[in-house]
Amino acid sequence: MNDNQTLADKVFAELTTAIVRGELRPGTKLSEQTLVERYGGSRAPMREAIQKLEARHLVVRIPHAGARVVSLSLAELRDIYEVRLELESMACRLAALRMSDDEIQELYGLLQEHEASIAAEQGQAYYQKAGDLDFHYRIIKGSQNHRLHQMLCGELYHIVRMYRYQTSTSAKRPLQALQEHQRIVEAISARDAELAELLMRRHIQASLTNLENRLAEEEGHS
Amino acid sequence: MNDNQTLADKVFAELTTAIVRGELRPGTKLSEQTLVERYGGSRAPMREAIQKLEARHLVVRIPHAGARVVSLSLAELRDIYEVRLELESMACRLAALRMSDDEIQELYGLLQEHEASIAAEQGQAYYQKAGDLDFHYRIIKGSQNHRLHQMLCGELYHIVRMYRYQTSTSAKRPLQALQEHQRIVEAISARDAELAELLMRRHIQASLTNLENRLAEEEGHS
DNA sequence: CCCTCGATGATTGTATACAATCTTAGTCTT
DNA sequence: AAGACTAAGATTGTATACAATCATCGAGGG
Repeated sequence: MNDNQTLADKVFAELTTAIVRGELRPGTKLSEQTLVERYGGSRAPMREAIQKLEARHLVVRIPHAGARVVSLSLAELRDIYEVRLELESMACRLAALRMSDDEIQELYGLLQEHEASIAAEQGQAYYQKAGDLDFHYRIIKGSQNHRLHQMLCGELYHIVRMYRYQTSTSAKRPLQALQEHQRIVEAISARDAELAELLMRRHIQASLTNLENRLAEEEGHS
Repeated sequence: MNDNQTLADKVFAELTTAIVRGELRPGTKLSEQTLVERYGGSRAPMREAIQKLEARHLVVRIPHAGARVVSLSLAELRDIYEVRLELESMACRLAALRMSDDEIQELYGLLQEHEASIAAEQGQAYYQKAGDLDFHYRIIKGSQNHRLHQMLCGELYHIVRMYRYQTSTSAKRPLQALQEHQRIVEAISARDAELAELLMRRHIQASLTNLENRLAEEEGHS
């Protein structure tokens, strides 16, 4: 099981999760020698892993000076959230047009699971994590636009996870999110593309406005 | 002048232009050995250049099997155009909100140049190329969203150029494009973000519908 | 005749060695 | 004391050598 993928790929995967989980803090230097000592092998695969990380914007590489874990300013983060908002709203619109009826039924099933886990009051933490991600992921996939899927899940996803600001950790947020999800699925089911896009846009907007408030606050302080 | 950037970067730049210009046809195999013979140096920098190309989706790399110049199906191309349509419309909306008055004045200046070159009937070919690109580039930059700029100009731009289908090479197309550009700048100048977005969307839509027609036609034939 | 299998050659993945560049610490000058 | 220069160390970029994997082609069997 360790043979099909190359060493560079494995190190890349390890580093990716480490960075996204926050185990490697933004700004941490990743010298090739250090990686050799940590993961074994020689410099060549480590170098390749670093380059893969750079391709996904998880590290910043400066010629002759090495690579560091990406450290985003609030302004850069706002840029990313803006793009994500637009692309995911777009995905939702396309999903309303292109998802198969079966896929829509699966979405309903997912919502019922979430509803049950919230009612049992055991899934609040869960719902804000894996459950929410699963919902968004299925809609993105439902857009049937592979490049869009790639951009959202491959390029933006990691960064968004890395710098996840809880918009409001109030206890009733999971319920509200669920209701928003339900309306989105209803719009998709009705093949109402524009409504689906609008609802998704509103659903995500909270994170962006939160970020913009922090940004304004920061600029006020300086 | 050849020292500041690494050999890998130089080879990457060479290959990029070669691919975008069509000198390297889609599907062409890029073996590391071949690149060594063509550009000199050793395999390590060639390998790195190939990886950079992969990061921009200009080549596809299969483990243990090498890299080939990306070859897109019409469906994949449609996906890309869809995303580009959405992102560039978004950029235009943001530009209407964020461009400085000076930048808007420069846009007007650009339009006047274009108008003059079209009136002189010497710039038709030019206008469909550099002039058009310059206009779009300035608006993207005007969005003041660096990541958006990166995605449009860094990731999608090359592909779009590579597979550029002329939507209609009729003689009066340049004039129509100019008029559409003028309306877009007017909307931006009036800070009417939604109108600016709509106009840009329509302006680009032609390419996408053209592509969708070809796609439908192709599916009909099979 | 077609398919499967295996060996050879070519290509990629990895390891190691060397060269070029940057960083850091220390010294000297102003 | 502050700043600039220099030299040593460390790190990255490049070159070369070896190992692992894949593709091609031919032989053998069904």
